[in-house]
Amino acid sequence: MAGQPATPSGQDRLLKFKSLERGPSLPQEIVASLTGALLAGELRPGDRLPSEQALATEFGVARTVVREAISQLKYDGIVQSRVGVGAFIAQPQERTAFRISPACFKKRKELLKLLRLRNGVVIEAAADAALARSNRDIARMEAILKEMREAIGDREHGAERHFEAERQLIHVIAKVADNEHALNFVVMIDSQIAEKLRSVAVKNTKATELAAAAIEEQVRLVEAIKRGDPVAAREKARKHYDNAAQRLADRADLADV
Amino acid sequence: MAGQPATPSGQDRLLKFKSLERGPSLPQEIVASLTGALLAGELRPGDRLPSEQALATEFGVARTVVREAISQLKYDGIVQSRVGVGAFIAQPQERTAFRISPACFKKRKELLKLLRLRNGVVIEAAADAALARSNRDIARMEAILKEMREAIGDREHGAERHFEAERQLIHVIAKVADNEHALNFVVMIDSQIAEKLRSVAVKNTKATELAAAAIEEQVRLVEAIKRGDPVAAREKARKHYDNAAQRLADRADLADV
DNA sequence: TTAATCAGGTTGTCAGACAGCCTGCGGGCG
DNA sequence: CGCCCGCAGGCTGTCTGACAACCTGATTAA
Repeated sequence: MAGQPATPSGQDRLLKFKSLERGPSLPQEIVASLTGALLAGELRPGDRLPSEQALATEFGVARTVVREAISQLKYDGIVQSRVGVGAFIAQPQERTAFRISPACFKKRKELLKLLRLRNGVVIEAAADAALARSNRDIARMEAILKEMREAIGDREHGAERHFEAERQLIHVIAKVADNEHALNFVVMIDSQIAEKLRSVAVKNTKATELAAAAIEEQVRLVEAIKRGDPVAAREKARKHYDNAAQRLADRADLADV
Repeated sequence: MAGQPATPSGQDRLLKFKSLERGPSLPQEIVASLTGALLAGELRPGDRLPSEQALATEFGVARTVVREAISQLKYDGIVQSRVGVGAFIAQPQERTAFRISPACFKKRKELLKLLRLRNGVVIEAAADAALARSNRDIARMEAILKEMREAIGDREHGAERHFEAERQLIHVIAKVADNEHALNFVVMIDSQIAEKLRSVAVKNTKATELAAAAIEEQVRLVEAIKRGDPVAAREKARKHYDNAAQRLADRADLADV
C-alpha cells in the first residue's frame, strides 16, 4: 500500500477533528485541525490526545505524518508527551513560541489588535533609537523619507514604493534600537501583515493626501530621533503608528466582527 | 537493527554540525544543532541543507528523526523545502514564529533587551486597560496589590508570593486591555523568564525596601488605570516596568557581556 | 545547435517492527 | 480483608525499507 493516494479510502467517514482535503502537506493539515480543535475549546489544557496510532487511523494517514504534526505542537509547547503514557495539551503558560494565526487577517478587530501589539514594540524601539542613533542611522532614515516623497510622484509604482519604504523605516528603527529580539519580532509580524495585506495597503496609500500626512508624521518621528529626544520619539511614533494602524484597518476589506 | 542503541557505532567520527550526547529527544538535538549552525553563520539564508539521508547518516539517526527536526524548522519558517529538490534556509522575513533562545538568559544584556521588548507591549496594554477597565477589573487589581502588601510581612514565602503577584498583575492588565495577542505574547515571555529566573527574582524581592518601592509604583499604575487615564497609565507602567527590568537584570547572576 | 530523454537524487508518504516506559488489573501473600 | 508484586497491554521514540511524484543535469538523438 506504500505510496497509495494520500486521500485514502475511508476518508468520507466522520472525522473527529476535521477532514483533510489535500493541498498543503498532511502534517500541516493535522496541525491545523488540532489547533482548530484547541481554539474551539474541544481540546483543553490537561486533556490527553488520542494515541498516535488512533490519530493516524482517524485522519487516514501514516503514523509518521501524525508524529510530525505532534512534534511541531510539542516544539511550541502546546502539547507535551510522556513515553509510555501519551501526549497532553499543555497549559497556556507553557508555550514557548508566539505565532500569528491566519484568523488574525479575517476580522478587522483582530488585525487592529495585532497592529497595536506591534506598535507597542515599535514605540519603545523608537525611544531607544533616539538614544542610540548614529549619524549614519539618521542618514539612512532620511533616505527612506526621501524615497517616500519621491514615491508620491510615481503614479505607477508609487503606492508600492511607499508601502515598502514605511516597512523599511520600521525595520531601521528596530535595528538602531539595538534590540535583536524586538527586531525579530517586528520583522516577523510585519512580514506576515505585508504578505496578507499588501494589496489592501497599497490601495490605501493610493490616496495621495493620506500618504502626504503619513510622511509628515514620519518626518516628525525621525526628527525626534535625530534630536536624541526619546520622549518626543515615543510620542511621534505613537501618533504615526496608531494612525497608520487605524487607516489600514479601516480600509482593509475584512469582516466587521 | 530496529531499536538499536540510539547512539550508534559511528558516532565518534567528526560531525559537521555538532555531536549528539543523548538526553533530550533526538529531533530536538538536531534542531538545536541546526539552529546553532544558523546562529553561528555557518548556515545562511538561501543555503541548501544536506539531504535528509545525508543528515541522518551524519547525525547517526534514522531519517524519520531528521524529518521531525526539519519539520519543526519548516513550521517556524526557518526552512523551506521543495519536493525533488531539497530544503533551504529561508530569508529572515519569512519567519512565522517568534521564540526565545535559551541564550537570552545567559547574558545580562540579552535579558534586559528581552524585558524591554516585553515592557513595550505591557506599557501600551496598560493604556488600553485604562480605557477598557471595569469595576470588576479594578477590584482584581487591587486584590493583587493587597496580596503584595501582605507578602511583605510573610518572612517565609513572602518573596515568592510577591513575585507571583507581580506576574498576576501583568497578566490582568493584558487581559483587561482586551488584546489576546498581547496577552499570549506577554504570558509566553513572562513564563519563560519566570521559569529560568524564578530563584534570582525571588532573592531579588527579599530586599524589603525594594519590594516596598515596587509596590508603590504599581499602586500608582493601578490608580491611573482606575482613573481611566491612559497617558498616566503609560507613564506609570513605564516607570515601574523599566525599574523592575533594571533591578532584575542587575541582580541576575549573568555574564556581563 | 537544439530538443527530447533519461538517470539519479530528493522530498513526501506509507508500512511494519522493536525497545523502553507506564498504567491498571489480578492474583498471591500477610 | 488489605497490601504488594508481577504481568499484560498500550504508548511513545526510534529504526528500517519501500515507493510515488518531482526536479535537475547530463546524455543522446534529431
